[in-house]
Amino acid sequence: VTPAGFVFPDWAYKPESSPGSRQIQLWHFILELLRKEEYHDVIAWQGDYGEFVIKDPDEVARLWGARKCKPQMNYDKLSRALRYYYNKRILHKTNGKRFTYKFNFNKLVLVNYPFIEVGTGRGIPQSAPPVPSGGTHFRFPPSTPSDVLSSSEELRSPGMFSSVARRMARGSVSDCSDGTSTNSELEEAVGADERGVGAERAFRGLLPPRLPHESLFRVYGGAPNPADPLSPFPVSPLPGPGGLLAPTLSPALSMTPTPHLPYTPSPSLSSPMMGSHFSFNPEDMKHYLQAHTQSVYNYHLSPRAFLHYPNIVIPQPHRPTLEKPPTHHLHLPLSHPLGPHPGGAEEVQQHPSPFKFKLQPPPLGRKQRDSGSSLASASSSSSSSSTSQSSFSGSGQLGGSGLAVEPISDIESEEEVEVTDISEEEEMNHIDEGGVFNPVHQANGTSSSCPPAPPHNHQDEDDDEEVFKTPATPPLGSAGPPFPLLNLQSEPGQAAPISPGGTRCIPLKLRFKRRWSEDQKMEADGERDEAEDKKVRADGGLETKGEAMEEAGGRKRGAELENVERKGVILGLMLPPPPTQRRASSELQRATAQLSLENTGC
DNA sequence: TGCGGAAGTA
DNA sequence: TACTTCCGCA
Repeated sequence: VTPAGFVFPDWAYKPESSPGSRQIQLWHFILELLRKEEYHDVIAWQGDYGEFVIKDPDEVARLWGARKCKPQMNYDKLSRALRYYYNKRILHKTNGKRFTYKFNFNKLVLVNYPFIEVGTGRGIPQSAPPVPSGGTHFRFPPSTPSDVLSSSEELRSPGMFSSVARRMARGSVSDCSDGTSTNSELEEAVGADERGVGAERAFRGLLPPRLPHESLFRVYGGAPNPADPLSPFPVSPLPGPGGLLAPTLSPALSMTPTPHLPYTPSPSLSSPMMGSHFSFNPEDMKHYLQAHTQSVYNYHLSPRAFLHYPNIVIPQPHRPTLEKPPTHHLHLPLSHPLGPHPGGAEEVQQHPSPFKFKLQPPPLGRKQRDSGSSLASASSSSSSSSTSQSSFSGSGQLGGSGLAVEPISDIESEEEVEVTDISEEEEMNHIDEGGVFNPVHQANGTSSSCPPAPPHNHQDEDDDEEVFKTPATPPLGSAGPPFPLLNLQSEPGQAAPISPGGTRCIPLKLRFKRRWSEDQKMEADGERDEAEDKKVRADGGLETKGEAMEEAGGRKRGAELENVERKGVILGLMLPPPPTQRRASSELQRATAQLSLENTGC
């Protein structure tokens, strides 16, 4: 449970899901097969980003059965398991295409496959899933906008691909003692010691032995260059400085290929993490961390995914957040010792949350849909076939309750997901209605702190919902490294856990004051950004979202970083995303004034 | 070929 | 929880 009391889906945490684990989950397994050339004839990426076709259902079933020691496995059963993922939004069926499914990458946890390679379409290595051809249109199911695949060892570092692949390979192999194992070759490649590694371990395993976290970070440093086969951000339709967002976020941004963008995925690699150039600079690291953090939250990644880095502020709603740096407040004092923050645990305990966050409610069942649930299906569901792929644009209405939305979003067509802005109020309502409440808010009493999410257009409401509901802080999973983010949750009103500099308990007054001044400064800086944002928004929601993000990332990076650096964690927590920036600012001021009177110290 | 309910399993 | 197994239905 996160400090805020939120809980991430189990599947996001389970170490057993790690490659090579006997407990591997089906989707992990599928990914493993997909990445292996040797299974190209059995299963392969095809079509849109994340879409894959099972060319030999029986074989896939057999492999799966072998892996799980279920000799009786067959495609019928396997497909049932896959269908089971529909509800979890991990997968969805590609309508009209036999044996074709599509990953909702954003839902997947990259933790165990931190470097999964997200490539691009046809003709590319199996390890590389088709990438959106460049459209910013998000086509993934509404529920998973940011589809980042978690499996990603390769994603992050193509250079490590081979070793990773080998590692991963073992995961594909069956460990059955009964000799059902089908891929001995894979097994050989795998070392017994490697089995059952946790996310952390997976990370490390993927990296050169001695590389510190920085090694991961630098991957993000480079600007993605679509033209460059080695581009770290092959998936990104909009090449640019925004490379930082790549690994985790890129998928989210540009999940779906769109015709209008001439972007050509790089065939061979695609590891977002593999930048055309690396940089270890703090900024990049920060960005990386930020992106990472965000992705963890946004995509419901396992907390383990968080790097052991203190003071990372988790941006609340991902997309918007990214766009607006100031909001993200990634505070990463480099000098800070890596590792969990002592205060983190405390925080967690301090905010036991009553809510438990789970994946969104499953999409409406066939029956429900058939019966013609008035809600979403009103428009076009009938025409579509059974799966969620049916094209809907019914995003128009966000159901009153967060839960209610689910079905709708589910129906939304990937192709034409209309983005609906979710206002803060709405979000809040969702949360409230959903029974989710951010303790922080409550505790604070200050509306300005930790705004749920900036309004942002999102294709998938589901995800958004999740994101919104998702608390800022990840749970301190047993498996996970301590959450650097924990302190993020600290509210201004309460004892400040830990400040960025490692300072504990800065007087509220002081903090606010500091923040205020910074805020104002930021506003000045942000002026330009805002203008840009507006422009971007005006251009058209989703369409430009990816672009906006990247652009923002690139152009604003400097300013952002500045702001980020200037801002303490606390500030980061409190500041809302840009659109709301001003508002937040004023609120802050108000709050500050109020608090200054009320609080005399910590 | 695909869906999804239901019960069962570990 | 994450399937596995079975099955009726479309």
